[in-house]
Amino acid sequence: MQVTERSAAATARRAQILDATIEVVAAEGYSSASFKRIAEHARLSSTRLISYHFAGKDDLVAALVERVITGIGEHVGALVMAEESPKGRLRAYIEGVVGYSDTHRSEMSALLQVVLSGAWGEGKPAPSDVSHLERILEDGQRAKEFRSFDPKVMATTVQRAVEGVPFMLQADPDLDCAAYATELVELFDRATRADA
Amino acid sequence: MQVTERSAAATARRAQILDATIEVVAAEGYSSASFKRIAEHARLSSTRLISYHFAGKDDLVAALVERVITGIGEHVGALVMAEESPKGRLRAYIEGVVGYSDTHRSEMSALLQVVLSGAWGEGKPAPSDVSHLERILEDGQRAKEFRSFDPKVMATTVQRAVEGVPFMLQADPDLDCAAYATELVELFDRATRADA
Amino acid sequence: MQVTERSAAATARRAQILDATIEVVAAEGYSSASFKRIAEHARLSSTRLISYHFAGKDDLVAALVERVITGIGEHVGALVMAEESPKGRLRAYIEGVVGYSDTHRSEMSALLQVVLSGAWGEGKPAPSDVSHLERILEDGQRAKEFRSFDPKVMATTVQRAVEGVPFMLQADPDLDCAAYATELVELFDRATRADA
Amino acid sequence: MQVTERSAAATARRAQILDATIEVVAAEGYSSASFKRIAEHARLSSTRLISYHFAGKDDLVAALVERVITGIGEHVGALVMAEESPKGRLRAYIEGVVGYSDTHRSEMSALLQVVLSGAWGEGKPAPSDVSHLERILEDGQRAKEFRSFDPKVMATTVQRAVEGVPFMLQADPDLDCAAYATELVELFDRATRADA
DNA sequence: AATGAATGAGTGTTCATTCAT
DNA sequence: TATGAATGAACACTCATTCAT
Repeated sequence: MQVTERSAAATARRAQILDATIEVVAAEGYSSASFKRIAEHARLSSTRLISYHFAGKDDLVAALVERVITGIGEHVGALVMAEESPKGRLRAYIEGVVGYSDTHRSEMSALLQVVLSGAWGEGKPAPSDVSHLERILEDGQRAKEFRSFDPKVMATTVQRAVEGVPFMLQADPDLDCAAYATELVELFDRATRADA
Repeated sequence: MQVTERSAAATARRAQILDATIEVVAAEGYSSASFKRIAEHARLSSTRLISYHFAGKDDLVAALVERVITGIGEHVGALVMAEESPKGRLRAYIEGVVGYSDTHRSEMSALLQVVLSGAWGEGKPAPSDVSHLERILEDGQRAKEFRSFDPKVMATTVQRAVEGVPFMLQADPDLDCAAYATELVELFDRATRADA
Repeated sequence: MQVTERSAAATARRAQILDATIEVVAAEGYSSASFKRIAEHARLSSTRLISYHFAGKDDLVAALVERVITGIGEHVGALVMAEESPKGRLRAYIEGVVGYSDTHRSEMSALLQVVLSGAWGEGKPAPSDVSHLERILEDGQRAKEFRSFDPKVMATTVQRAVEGVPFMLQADPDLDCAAYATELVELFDRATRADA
Repeated sequence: MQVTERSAAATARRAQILDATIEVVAAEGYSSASFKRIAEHARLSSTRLISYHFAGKDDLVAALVERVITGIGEHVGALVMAEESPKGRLRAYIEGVVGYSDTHRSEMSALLQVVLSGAWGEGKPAPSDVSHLERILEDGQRAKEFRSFDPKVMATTVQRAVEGVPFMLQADPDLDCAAYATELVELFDRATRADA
């Protein structure tokens, strides 16, 4: 019981620190996200507490990445799986990522900052994995729903398109994400559909 | 003549330092690109020489950005202007940026690292300006060559697609850029063309 | 208790650093008082410890000034308040400052060095405030004990006279401060007394 | 002839640099008066020119001190010599220094900053020499014009009183120096005069 | 007389981390 | 679980000065 209680307290602390990290990274960039800034933001008395709960900065960003990836994975995965046709799944993927970027702005912004900063460089499982997208596209090509194209190129282009939304939101917080998603869906529908 | 000669020496040194900066940033990321690393890479005896030729780190990265932007601007601008139709110009733009990314890998990689690191954050003229692309797209819409779509969304998607190439090259240095460009041209041709 | 104890350790370290700072500034001047010199003098392993206990150099000199000002203020204030007549208070003030300069040579010397170096330039409450002296003089004039003169000029002159003692002590460590004070008291008694 | 011409040009340059040094030191303090700031103020292309005309920083401040001391010495010396009585000479001295401080504000301010900063510390002939004042006071005592007091203390007090004027002027540029001098003359007349 | 290029030592400060409690 | 104290390495940058021309 006591062990469980401690674990709960520790989990809460970790979550608190992770929240602060996400907000600081999203707002000020990864390079500015020092332990000091994070501790200030989380109203901790010292940075020592972060070092205590996380093995190091690598561990902290790993936890951040894992949390965001899990969140978006569950959200988008459910939407995609609800569709049966490749075209529908592609649409669901685009709408899913854009929608998640809209409703979880700090998380998505932080994730991208971390990945692009190179802090997620080596050894770690790439979160910019587009293999799932490639699979959808290849399924569509096999079903003659999609035209012939390089699935890798198309997947990368789709991925970069949806990953651009957090940056757009940073520049214009009032951006209409639903309309943005609709435009992208139409764009990639035309880009992928088989000729008549 | 004497003035030119003196200036030439300084210009050469600046270029040497700038070369080293580009290579270090491209290879190790912006955050690792300390004066010390740059000096080592440029085989300078001390970091002091960098401070002598550049007013500060801001000045150094500004020079880096200016140089790369100028280079790609001239290259792509010439290609685009050689085309007359919006479709041709869009193709030229994509091929131009992808081609430049292929032949000037370090430069492009360094530019993106700097911009994404936030070191090019405020006040500076945004190098991620897509207004020129928007203009091409709007011209095509007026000429009924392109279908109706949001030019801003399309321009951003094109820009992010071509800007992805340096990252692809980092992951796979043997990537066939010409084929990549051809795929993108076809992709965005289908995405933009007017219905028959 | 625990809080006090922890605070006590930090307080002791701060005091140790402050002592070293005072001695270094007094002996070698403010411009020579780098963290390195202070750390050496305090027998600290690195300058990092100073940065740990003080927010910055500004904070360090602020602490120094506050400590010396407080010390002399308490000493002189008590002496002055023990006197009732303006003449007595003026005498107490002169004797007080000169005496404190004699018994706290490093402190006074350091204070003057800091103030004169301009490190205590802007925004900070001026330690060269002579308003308390002016009040004593004006009281004396109202009581007809003192002749008519510009209190500001007289106060400034008294203040500069007593503030000269640390410099005299630096030039001649064996200076008889008691005799010096007696001379100054007689000097300013004659300068201020009302005509018979 | 050519040598003379060169010498003239060099002398002019030295004077120009010295002017700039005085202004920078007076306005921003000695510690801020780096070669860089001086070169900027004198509109020189590089600090190298200063190093060329002066053997080093010591040489530069030595030239500064010499110039100001000479100026004030000539001014005050003439006024003092024009008086015959010790009382008159003391008055002339006070009025002379205060007046010179009023009409040569930057020079006096710079001189004091340099001396007080400790840059004039060792080996150099002390410009804070009060022996000439002591001589005047001793003459007055011998002539029974002045009462009995320690000439050294009185001289130091007079000297510090008049040296305070540049600081007063910095705090209040509209200070009435003539009135200030009159106050000081009366003050020290009463402080020194023999009893009736 | 004057200059651009280059230098080595030094500045205060920030960083993530470890130790002892 | 948590904390105050302490650490060594690195950071960009400034200083007065010297070299070769």
